[in-house]
Amino acid sequence: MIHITLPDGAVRQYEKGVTALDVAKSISEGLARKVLAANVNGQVWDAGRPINEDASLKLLTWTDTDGKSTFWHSSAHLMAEAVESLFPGVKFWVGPPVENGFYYDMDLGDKKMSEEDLIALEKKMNELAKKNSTYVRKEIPKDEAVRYFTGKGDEYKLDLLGGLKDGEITFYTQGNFTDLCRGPHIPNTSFIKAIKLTSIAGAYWKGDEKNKMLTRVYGVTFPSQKELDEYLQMLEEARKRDHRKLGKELSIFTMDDDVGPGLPLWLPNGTIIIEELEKLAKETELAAGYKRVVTPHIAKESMYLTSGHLPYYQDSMYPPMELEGQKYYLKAMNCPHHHKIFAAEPKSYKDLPLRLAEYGTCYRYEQSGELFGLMRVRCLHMNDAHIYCTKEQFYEEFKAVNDMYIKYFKIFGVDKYVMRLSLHEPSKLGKKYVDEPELWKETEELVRDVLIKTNTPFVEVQDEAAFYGPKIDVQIWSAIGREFTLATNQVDFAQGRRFKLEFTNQDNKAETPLIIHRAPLGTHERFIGFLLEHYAGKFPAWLAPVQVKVLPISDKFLDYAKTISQKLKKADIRAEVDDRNEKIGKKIRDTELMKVPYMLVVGEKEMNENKVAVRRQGKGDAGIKDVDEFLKDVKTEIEERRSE
RNA sequence: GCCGUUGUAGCUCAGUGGUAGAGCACUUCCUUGGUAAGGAAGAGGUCAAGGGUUCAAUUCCCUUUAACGGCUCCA
Repeated sequence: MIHITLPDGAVRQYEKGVTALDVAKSISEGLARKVLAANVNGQVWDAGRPINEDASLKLLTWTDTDGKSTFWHSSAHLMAEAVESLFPGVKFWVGPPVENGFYYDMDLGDKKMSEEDLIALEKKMNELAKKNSTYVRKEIPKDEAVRYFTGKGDEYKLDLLGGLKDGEITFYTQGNFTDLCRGPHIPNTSFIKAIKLTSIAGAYWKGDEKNKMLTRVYGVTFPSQKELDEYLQMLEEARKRDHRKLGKELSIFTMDDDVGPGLPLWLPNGTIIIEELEKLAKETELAAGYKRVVTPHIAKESMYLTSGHLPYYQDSMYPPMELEGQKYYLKAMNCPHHHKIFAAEPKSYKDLPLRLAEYGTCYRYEQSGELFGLMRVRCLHMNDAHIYCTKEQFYEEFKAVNDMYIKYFKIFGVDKYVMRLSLHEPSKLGKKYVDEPELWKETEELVRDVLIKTNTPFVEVQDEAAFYGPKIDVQIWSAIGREFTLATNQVDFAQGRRFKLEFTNQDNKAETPLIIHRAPLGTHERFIGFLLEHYAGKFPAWLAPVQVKVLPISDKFLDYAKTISQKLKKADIRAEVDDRNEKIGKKIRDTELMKVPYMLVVGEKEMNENKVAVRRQGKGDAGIKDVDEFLKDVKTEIEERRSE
């Protein structure tokens, strides 16, 4: 007999060789029908795999992340079985579960797969799922596994086998499909009730662009049709929030083929948002002791050689233009220009910390396939600043930047983000990163210290640092789930020396300052793209391109409407009158769709009493108000940058 | 940059080997209407660009370009 400890602490006795499924059955048949896999002593196991010693056991169902992953991993195998039957001779690479489903990478030889094939594959998968095939686990000696895949001429699986040792190789078979796989898998294919193959894409073998491109098929499956329908519904909702769609609907920005890819044109509505953001940044930075500077959009090659950017980033800078025998580059970053401002006049320790801020316009030649609405562009306006400080001042300065993030995030109600401490990868010193192992260690420690002392939750990621130092990135996700860095706070111990930046310290010695690069509001492009999705286009009053729309019931009240709008405009409120010859219902509908925060309906009643009927976007009628009272309330809401 | 898909009116999208259509938006007229679409008429397109096949190409083929879904990349 062995002892099985359940999550609630209960200990039960079973025969040696009991399976998680047996345990589930001993609790309830209903539970047993839902068990997908099990967590045995912290490892995810097949529900049908015998347990031979005392163990802690957690049964995993669809509601557990590991249960879901197992379900999708098994679905990938089911898809592979379907692909093999429709595309004989296909060779498979790997087919893992991902956040929303699974994929399988495959080499189709000279065959091609089209979107229509996905329909046929789904049909085949449904057929195969109904066969109720068990996923059978089998441990295989390495030489036998090698023989098996050599016989199949499958170089991909042989490559995988190369990294495995005897004793850790298992095969899983369901129906006619056998795969080298660590597992675990769900008990049988009948659990998979709803199948949707979502897309077909290319993916480099082992993620390396020098390698062959394999065909990747993405899919998602569910234990019931209802859940699939809900998922598709959710995708539909997400698409409505997509900043590219909203940006067009709300006339925020546009792209034009003649201007060029990744070069957004900001329409008047978008420009209002830009100006509001800059106003916020200026106020905040002024209060935090920053000084504003302005720098050119281009600079000579020599400066980027000094900074060290050119060797690292030449490929993603616009190619140089030649003038008077000199090469000039469009700037891809503002730091070198700012360093030159630091260097323009001799500095004493009394001048530090020096904080130079600029909403700098940068150009980056991003790869064509990487462009994505406003989130990834080739022309960007960065909420940039560089802080030059002593080692002693570093902690306070770095912390102050972090505090500034938090202050901003509060204003915007940003709460779904992850702080990422991005560290260097020691093996890439001298290549991707400046070769200063000691400084890396030291500054990474400093930054981690700030996060820990301020109780900021964060994750650490290797090999994500800038070439000149570690950084803290704020990661966010777009409506359709793509990850982006929204804001960044970086340490730079390299450029100060490269530019020979110096200040005279208290001992009258020359010292190199530490530099902090920071962009709490990221770039206008990415930030506004993010805000569009974050607010689903419903900007708070202070950001809304039109803050108040006055809607006269009919032409008779047009003059009164204009009087009100004039009054609001005088108080710096962005007000407009809907003077179209339309019924009030139509005017309201159109204004609602444009997501204007306040509508003022005015007719006979309001005109006679010098009042307005207030309507709040998305919330409907908000009652009659005195004109002056409304003005005062809205003005306060705007000035306080309230979210509601 | 790589793999795949797509490109028709300002927007969303039908359609066809015999030189194009809807809804919304726009213009004009009628209507002056009280909280999410009043009615009528009109205007609007080198069917992404270039080349090829064909008596004839928006439609089929090739190239280019752009967007989209991924991969790679992201100071």
